[in-house]
Amino acid sequence: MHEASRSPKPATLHEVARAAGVSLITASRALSNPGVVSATTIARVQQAVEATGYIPNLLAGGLKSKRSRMVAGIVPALNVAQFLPSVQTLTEILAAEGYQLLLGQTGYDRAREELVLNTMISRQPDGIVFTGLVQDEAVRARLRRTRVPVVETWDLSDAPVDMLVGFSQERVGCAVGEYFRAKGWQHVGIATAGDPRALQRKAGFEAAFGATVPTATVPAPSSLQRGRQALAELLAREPRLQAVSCSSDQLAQGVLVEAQARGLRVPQDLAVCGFGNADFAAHLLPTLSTVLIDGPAIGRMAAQLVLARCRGETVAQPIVDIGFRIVERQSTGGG
Amino acid sequence: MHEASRSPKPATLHEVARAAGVSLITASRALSNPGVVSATTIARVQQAVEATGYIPNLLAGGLKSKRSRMVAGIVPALNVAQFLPSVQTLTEILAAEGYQLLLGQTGYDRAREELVLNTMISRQPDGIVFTGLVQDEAVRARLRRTRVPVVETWDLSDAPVDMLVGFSQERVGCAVGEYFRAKGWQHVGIATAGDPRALQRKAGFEAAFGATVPTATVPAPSSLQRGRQALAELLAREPRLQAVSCSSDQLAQGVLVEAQARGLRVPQDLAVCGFGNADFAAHLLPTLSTVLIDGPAIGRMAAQLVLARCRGETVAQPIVDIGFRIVERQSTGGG
DNA sequence: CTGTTAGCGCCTTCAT
DNA sequence: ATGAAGGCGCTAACAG
Repeated sequence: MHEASRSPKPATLHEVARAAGVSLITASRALSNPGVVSATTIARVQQAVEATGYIPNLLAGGLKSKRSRMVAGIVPALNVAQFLPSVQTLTEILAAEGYQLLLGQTGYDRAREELVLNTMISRQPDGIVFTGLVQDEAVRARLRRTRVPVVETWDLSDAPVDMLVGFSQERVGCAVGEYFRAKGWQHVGIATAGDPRALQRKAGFEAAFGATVPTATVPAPSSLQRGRQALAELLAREPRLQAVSCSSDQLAQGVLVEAQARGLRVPQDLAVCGFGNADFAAHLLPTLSTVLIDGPAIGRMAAQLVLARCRGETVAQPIVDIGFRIVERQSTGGG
Repeated sequence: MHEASRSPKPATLHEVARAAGVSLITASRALSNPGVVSATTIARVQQAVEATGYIPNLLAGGLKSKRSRMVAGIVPALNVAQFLPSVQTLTEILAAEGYQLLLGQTGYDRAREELVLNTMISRQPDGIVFTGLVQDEAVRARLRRTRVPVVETWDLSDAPVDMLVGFSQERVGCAVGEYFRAKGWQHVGIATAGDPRALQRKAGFEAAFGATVPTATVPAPSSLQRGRQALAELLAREPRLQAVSCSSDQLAQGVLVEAQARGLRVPQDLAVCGFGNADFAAHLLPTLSTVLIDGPAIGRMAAQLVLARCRGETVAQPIVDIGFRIVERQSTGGG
């Protein structure tokens, strides 16, 4: 018998306080700051909460306290598999601390970036986690003025809006380019999505490899199908193709499938490297070499940075480079 | 020169009104209900908005108007690829109407279900979209009492909490079971995740197939790796295995890979059917037969139902069966 | 078309 | 340890 009647109006703290025979503010404190209230009062208030079926209105609380306990999370799109582990971990950690994630999708559209951020800001989030760097300088300026903790992710920069958790896209590209060069492959190609980060990796690759290389650029989101198309395109341009670097494991998987369809053996006839270390990469046939990015770590760090700021702490290391690692598997001749 | 100074305090409507030389409420109306304000006033207010860098505080507005313009979206976990297209579409459509999605993850944990819903409700969402059916009866009762529009998805039920967009899991299972039976396969197996919906499909399959069948149950989230394990397990139990029905395309892909690893030809030696029609299904080698579920349609319908209710409309059809379709491809001997 | 008056539900500040 | 005011920023409801 601890549920409220089917009252049309949900109970407010006022009702709880009356039911408990205390003042409104005491009821408030019993729930949100129990340390300063006597044990018996707390018990009475909690009983009243049960009796009335009270659920606090965090909107109202946030209005006065200036803490909405919401964090805006902005992704290009939810169907970019790459980012899901970090968003998932971010959401989980925030939830454990009583924060909820407000989701925004920019769709890789720079104009929408501003729109989405403005609507987010109007919801008074206690923090904003952005996937990628905020591109538009006016938006960056505006964000800085709001004084809301901002974490940009999945990239590196000298001058983030505020905080940053990521890795150097260019260095990833360089590492893969050097790896390809060390393997002695002459005729290599790149299969890439057209987003800014992927293009930075391409630039890094070419710098390290020492030459511009044939590139098939596919529209986002990258997928197995796009990977098949990309390999077809690359082979048409360079029949002697020995190795392909892909901007995602999904794309790489498509390259593997297309290679198989054409009777090309991987890695003997064609080597393939992906990016992201998706869950399937280690279990394909052949297993897929790739660049490991610790997505959950990005989400975790981003959550910690935001939460620290929410607690009023100053963050000693606002720029976190989580690094990366090439994982050599069968598709490039590894174990 | 339309940005505010680096004032520490963000501008409020009050400042805008003063700058525009109108009353607070007129400024409010100029922004949120321009129809009832003169054109010149609107122009003056908009200038003032630019000049002050004003961003509305939707929390405050929502407190009074009882409309938070947020919708809670609850998923088991973000890494369940299956649900992403619907969540993505839901988010997009809501955003286009000025609504934001508040994300919650239950982690397939029934206890968390209640916790997540309560924290969501305390944020006063204008609607709640739940992936799956709400399991806990007490939670269902509480949800009904809140009078918030609720849409359950990805399943069918006679007595939803409120509204419903989905399809019959059991009928999907039946359809696949009949399909397998019609193919004349004797020795079949099921590779499935352990979630309630997948298990309903298994039950439907066995009912239509006319027998209980060897089943490998893997922990969620289902993945390629789990699919490989599942096939290994099924083959160990039933070496004569002719066909496998999988609870997701990810799992099915793992079965394909494991079959290839064992030198089994698909579909000649082993037929495989997935579920979900993931983007890669049509492009694998062999192409993967599967059950098509229109995920974006679920998201779209759910958004429309919620939005209709938010506008105060009564929904004529609160239960929407979006159906499904078996897509026959090479992995079961199709074209 | 515009303005005045009251709060929404809660929390901060100051008293007791 | 508890309580009484006051107000967060905005918008319904009623005036004018």
